[in-house]
Amino acid sequence: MALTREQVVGTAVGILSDFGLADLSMRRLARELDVQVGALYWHVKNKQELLVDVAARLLGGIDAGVMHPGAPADPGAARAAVERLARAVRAALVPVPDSAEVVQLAQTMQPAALRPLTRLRDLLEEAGVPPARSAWAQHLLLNHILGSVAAQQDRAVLEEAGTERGGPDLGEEAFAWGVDVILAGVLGVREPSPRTA
Amino acid sequence: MALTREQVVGTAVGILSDFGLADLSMRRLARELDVQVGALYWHVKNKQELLVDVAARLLGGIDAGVMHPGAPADPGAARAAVERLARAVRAALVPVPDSAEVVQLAQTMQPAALRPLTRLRDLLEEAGVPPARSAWAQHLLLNHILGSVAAQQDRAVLEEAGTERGGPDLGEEAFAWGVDVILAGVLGVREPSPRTA
DNA sequence: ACCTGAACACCGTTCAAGT
DNA sequence: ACCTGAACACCGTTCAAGT
Repeated sequence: MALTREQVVGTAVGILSDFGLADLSMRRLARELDVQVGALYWHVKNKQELLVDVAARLLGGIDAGVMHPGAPADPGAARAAVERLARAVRAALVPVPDSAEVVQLAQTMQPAALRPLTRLRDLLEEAGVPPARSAWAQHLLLNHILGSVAAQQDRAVLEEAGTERGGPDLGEEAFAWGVDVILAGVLGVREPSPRTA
Repeated sequence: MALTREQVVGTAVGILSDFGLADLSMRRLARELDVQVGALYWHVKNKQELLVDVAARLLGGIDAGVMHPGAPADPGAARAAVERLARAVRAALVPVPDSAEVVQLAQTMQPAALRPLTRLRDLLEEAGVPPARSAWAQHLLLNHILGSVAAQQDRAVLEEAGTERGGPDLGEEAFAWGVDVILAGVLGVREPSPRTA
């Protein structure tokens, strides 16, 4: 049977997950698929385009319940939804090495391809961010998410290599704190959200 | 005369500034210095170590007046100092392609080598961030700075390539807004700083 | 101490030619 | 339509050997 683009992307995600971006070469990918390198270029324009698809698939598994598009909710609920979605994005990326780098590349090359991230901007507007600022707020939040993911992964790699460089833990707790700080700065201090009150 | 490490780093900064990270290869660097590739490895352990030095030099030019270590100032002044230093870091990186990537690499590999960034953390503490949170706040701010630099550079590159993808401007204004949002979230809303009042 | 020459094991991309 | 074979122009790193 003929190779498909989905197969190519899927195998790329596999290599990335198991070995990291340094090992995700077109040649390695071809070897894994039992084809010659040139074959890949029939299914994909170049490596960058492939990585955009990889990023989209990494974020594609985010639960529909977390995205929950629908009737515009009240600001308090939207703010909670932003927090949930931010956590979901982080959770999807943390287990995949170098995923932050790949997502950043995709976000610059084809932002529309990453639905959960455009959804983040929509939710921010629903939560009360003026449209003129929502793209800025989205970037602020995304930089925090990706930076947090990268920091945690680098830390794990350095520890594995025996390079114990102390430093504070930058895990889930720091992440949640950062989201709170950003939303407090953007939306004002948190008020007890009147959940369906 | 024998090659020096300073020469190697200086030439690397030059290539990065003029052509970007993709063109900064050990072989290209050797060519520019009129030596064989192997010669570089007497002065530098490997490429990563070289890039740490490159990052340090990029930030090394930041004015001492902006860093201004000295007697612990009052919180309001320290907050203003954070804002100035953040702007100075951004200004140092913006003209150098891919500098955000290089600084991020250096920050993970050898954070102590980037003095302006450790100074940022100190200033945040002076401004009132509890020590237990200062490293988190430093990261939050740094992710914003680097993300902002990268976004602006990518935008310039895409425009140069004719890929007009609209999107909002993420320049100085968005940057300043982000710094304000973060500091507001971390320190509370800005109060009219009593400058030497 | 400092550098050359040469090798090792890789890259991404292209493209005529095959089926 | 889909893939092979082979080339082009590169990489980072190592290391015996030279001076």
